[in-house]
Amino acid sequence: MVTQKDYILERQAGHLLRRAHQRHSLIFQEYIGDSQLTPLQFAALVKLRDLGEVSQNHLGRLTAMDAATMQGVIKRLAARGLIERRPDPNDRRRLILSLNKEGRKLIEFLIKKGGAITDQTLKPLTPAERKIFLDLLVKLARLNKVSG
Amino acid sequence: MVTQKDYILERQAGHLLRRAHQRHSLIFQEYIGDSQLTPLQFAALVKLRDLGEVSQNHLGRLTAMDAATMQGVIKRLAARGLIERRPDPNDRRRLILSLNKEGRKLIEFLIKKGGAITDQTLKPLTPAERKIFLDLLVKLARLNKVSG
DNA sequence: TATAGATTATTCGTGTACAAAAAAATCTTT
DNA sequence: AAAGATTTTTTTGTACACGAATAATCTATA
Repeated sequence: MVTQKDYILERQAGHLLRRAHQRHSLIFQEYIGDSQLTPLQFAALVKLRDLGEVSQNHLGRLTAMDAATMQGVIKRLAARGLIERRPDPNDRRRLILSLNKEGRKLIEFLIKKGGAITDQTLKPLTPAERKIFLDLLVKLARLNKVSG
Repeated sequence: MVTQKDYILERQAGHLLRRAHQRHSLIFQEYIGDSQLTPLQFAALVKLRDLGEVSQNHLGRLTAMDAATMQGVIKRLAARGLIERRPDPNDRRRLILSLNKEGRKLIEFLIKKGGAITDQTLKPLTPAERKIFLDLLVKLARLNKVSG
């Protein structure tokens, strides 16, 4: 044989994860209906809806965004007038975030489409396969850090 | 009940795909050993190794990058002196890409680590689960566009 | 063969993604 | 109480990611 080509890009987990995520992003954008709102902004709004008030860093940990990314996401949500930011009186390093009326209204409206987005993302699978896939994906999404 | 909270971010396919991909990126970075080389650059080099010569847009389709992203990736690979670019004499819109000696040497060296990266990415799963997961992921990565 | 339509590559603008570093506030330890 | 370490946020720099616009080229067909 001329060259060994037993490394097939199309069978690597990372490449496939990237493409599956890519496909999901397209579906999100199509189904969410709000061309301004991104998946990360949506995730931040959902968590703020669930928790009421959270510090910026804490929200970042809950939504798997690092501090710099969170900073940008929050800045844009605030610029759009969806969230409030106020310093924590008990720890003045912290910035406490919460939804305002506008933000609450928007996320309650948009979250109804969340189920359809996940359904459409998993549509190539049978119901049984969907459950299996999600269970396995949960294991692969856990950030069990290698060292530390 | 006060509020309906049946939408759990942590159970949505998109959020999980993003986090699994995130975890894979960390593993890639740790295992590849070359702090300059990114997953997309690696993918481009692998495909160039497999095919010899390809146009820039075609390489983008093969690696699931749009034209603008491809442009940036190729620019950086060329700046690092790993690939050659020449216009296609048969179609002067096209830019034909290929590895040079340096690029061939690098990818042949790095590709040996590719298997370990996929292994480590799938490590939370049993061997049987890995096969199932990859099979399902292939289905979800396919860009069967909704309309068109 | 003229021209409308498609393709290729580039550029611009916005939004993740994260490392690294800086600045302010807080906590720990002695 | 002060030094030293840690935490929170912000900023900077690089690299995806993709829509949209543009220029050059090619193709198909009227």
